[in-house]
Amino acid sequence: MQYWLMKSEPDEVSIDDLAKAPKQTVPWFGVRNYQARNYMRDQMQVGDLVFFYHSSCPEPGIAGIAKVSAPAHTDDTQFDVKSPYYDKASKKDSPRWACVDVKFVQKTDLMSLDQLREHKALEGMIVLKRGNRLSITPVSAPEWKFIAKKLMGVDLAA
DNA sequence: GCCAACGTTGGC
DNA sequence: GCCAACGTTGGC
Repeated sequence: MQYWLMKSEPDEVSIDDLAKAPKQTVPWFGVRNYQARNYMRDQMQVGDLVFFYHSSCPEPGIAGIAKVSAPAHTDDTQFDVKSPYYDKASKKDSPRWACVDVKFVQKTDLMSLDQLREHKALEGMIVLKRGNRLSITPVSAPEWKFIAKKLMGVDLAA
């Protein structure tokens, strides 16, 4: 069981879109970076928990929680000529790109990038590192617990 | 829309 | 296998 942070552009798939999706589940299509693909293909397991992060938007930050609901499988968009994720170099008999399925768990108050940066406990987070562009990054158990506690709200903890 | 950072491509 | 050029990411 591991923890992850997955970036999505809310214009494409937001936490609300995930909540409204059939079975509240979407395939995490469109990853075209080998390291991120390898995380999905080699390390992610069903049941792993995910911070759903909104990127490239007015308020970047963690917007909710999801979980991995299916192991890595072929990303169909690589063969779709009309998709922005089409990859003409990918062969049907040896697909280059894979993705897991992700299922909605809950929406949370946004924990913004600025807020994430405020906490010493989170300074090691990969997503906060200068120049980081990886769309999928592992989250340590202490980081997960720290953030989850904030997201669940001070009121509930009191 | 800018641009720093960094991954990928392709010529050699 | 080096590395310059190019393309993409993503915060601002």
